[in-house]
Amino acid sequence: MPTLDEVARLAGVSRATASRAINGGSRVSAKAADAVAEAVRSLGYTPNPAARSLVTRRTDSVAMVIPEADERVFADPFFARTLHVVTQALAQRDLQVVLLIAQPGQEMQRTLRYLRGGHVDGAIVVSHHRNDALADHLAGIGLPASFIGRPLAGAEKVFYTDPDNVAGAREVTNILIERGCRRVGTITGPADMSAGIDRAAGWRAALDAAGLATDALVEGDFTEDGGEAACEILLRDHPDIDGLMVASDLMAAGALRALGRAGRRVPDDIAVVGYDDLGIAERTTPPLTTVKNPIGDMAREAVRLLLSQLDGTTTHPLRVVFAPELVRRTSA
Amino acid sequence: MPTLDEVARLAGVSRATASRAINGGSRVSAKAADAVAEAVRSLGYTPNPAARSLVTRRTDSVAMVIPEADERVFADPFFARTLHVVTQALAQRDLQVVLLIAQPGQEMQRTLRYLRGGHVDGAIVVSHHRNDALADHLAGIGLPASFIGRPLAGAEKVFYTDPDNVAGAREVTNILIERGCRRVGTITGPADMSAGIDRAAGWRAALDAAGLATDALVEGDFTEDGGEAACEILLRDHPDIDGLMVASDLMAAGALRALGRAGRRVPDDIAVVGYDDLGIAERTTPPLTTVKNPIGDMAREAVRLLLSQLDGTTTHPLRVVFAPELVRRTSA
DNA sequence: CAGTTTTGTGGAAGCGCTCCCACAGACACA
DNA sequence: TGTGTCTGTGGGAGCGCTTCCACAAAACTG
Repeated sequence: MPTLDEVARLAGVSRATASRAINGGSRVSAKAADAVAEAVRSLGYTPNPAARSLVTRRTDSVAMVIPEADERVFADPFFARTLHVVTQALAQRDLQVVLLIAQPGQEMQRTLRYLRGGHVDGAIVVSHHRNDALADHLAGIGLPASFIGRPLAGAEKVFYTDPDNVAGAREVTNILIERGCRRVGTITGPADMSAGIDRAAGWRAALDAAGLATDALVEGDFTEDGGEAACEILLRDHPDIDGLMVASDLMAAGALRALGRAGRRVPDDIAVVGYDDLGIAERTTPPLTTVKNPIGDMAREAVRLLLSQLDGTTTHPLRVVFAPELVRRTSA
Repeated sequence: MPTLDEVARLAGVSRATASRAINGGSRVSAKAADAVAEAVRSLGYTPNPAARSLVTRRTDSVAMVIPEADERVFADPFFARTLHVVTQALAQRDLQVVLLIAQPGQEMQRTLRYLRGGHVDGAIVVSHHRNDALADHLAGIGLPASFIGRPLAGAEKVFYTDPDNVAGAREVTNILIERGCRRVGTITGPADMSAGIDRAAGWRAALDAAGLATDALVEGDFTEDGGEAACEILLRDHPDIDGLMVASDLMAAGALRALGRAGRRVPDDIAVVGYDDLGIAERTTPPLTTVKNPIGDMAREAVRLLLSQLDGTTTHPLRVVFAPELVRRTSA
């Protein structure tokens, strides 16, 4: 492996000049810059990242932390989209993404050790739960971090972006109410995630405002099978429901299966709305009326928030909340 | 951030002794080891990975390279399982996995630069295509690498594990022949991947041996939608087929949808077999007769092959081929 | 044209760590 | 008592890079 020294020697300049030429090139004559570039090419030189980060105290890489079981990570399009956008946005600054998938427990300990160890310059956290306490941990470590989705614990200490889940759920539930549903159930997300709690709160707010009952609630887990199972429980305990607000499209797809098996026609017997609009909602039968979860925008914004920390521009925790947008299809 | 120097000072030993105590601890007295451990604890010391790898010339991390579009990576359970097993196996040696998802083009250039740059000690490559030429590139770089699935180009230069796809496809096609199918079609994988080519070869071998025609072939892309589309073409061009060998269960699931829409009963009108058995095969209607793709074993073996390179145990490229195993369900 | 600023350059320090090597002391054996 | 082995220790070099600083030369000032 060629070193900077060899490049400098071949180019006929000092190591300092070669280094300057390679990084940005300010305060370097055109002649020297050319000579260095030529030497780099002919030697096939690549800077040693360890040596570089030893002195710069940067690693030029950022962790994307997903505290979930890998089955779920790979089954939910949410993560694919988010990872894609984050990777793209960071690539523009030549930052490499290191994906850390770790469910609570021993793996999480490894992950925290990794984050504390200085392997990365910062972290983007997504799909966090109350118990993982990642906001507290990261704030404790002092690692620049940016959360996608409001953390339930320690939110005041960290930067985050969040969709206005309460408003979104309220509005989409109102669609059900306006079309005449009088017995509206919900399948919520996990109660240890802000998206789960907030969407349930929005559903409740809409029903309260309309003077309707809010007892037909079953907790789901943001998986398709979980949605199906929750729907069965709902049908058993509340056979009279004529409207259903499901906290994610993936769960709604499962719920539609259960409704189909139970012989309920959608939307005639029961109107259904979902949440997310990440592609699945278009492909279910019938296609889902849902709320757009602007994860592309959120991911981009989360990257921006992280970069502002890395650049030292912003020091005080910022939050950015995105307004919901309804998408009407035929399920309600 | 505390340094080794501070740890050593607090423990009352030299930096050399502290370093020895932290790494393994051979040739260190129990007293010194305890003092260092206590100092590490009280200071919350973590070794600086950059400084360490500058001298050890190791990074203790390994790349998992997936040259695919991220949609496909996240839609196919194959990757989730593989990543899971690889991560677990490497964690036992305290090696961190860095996931690199890069489709051909500019992203791939970035990825190769990253691999060349010495960021990782080795690479596990999965789902490679002929055109990405990863085997040649990695052999050229001289980076220890281990492929899951035989590379189409440069296979002689690298370590790899491979299922015996030809044998597997032949045997599962024989199931169709034995149950009386006389017009057997196939939906293949991509023609630029060994799994695509070999499974088609096995299908052809079985039909040739039985003296049956081998013209009902349509190329698929290992996605569910691709399988559905391919099946429609097959039904249009060869409406008389009574048997279908699909090169992956995911594509077979798509094919079943198309068959259902065309009013063909499975297995009565047309018997169908798949490939992989990664969970999907159990959940289709009807459940698929398929071939088990031992990706857990393959991934573990690939890690072993990689570690043998990192340890310097083996220098000459090795290959490990896994025998197929039929799984009979009701689709054929 | 002397004085000032700007530009380009190289010497050298130092980032935090591992590991080679020399060495002191403990112990064993003849 | 001398010789040899083994154990534990610390000094110090050096991994490859960036960056501070001093300095010379060139380019501007009035």
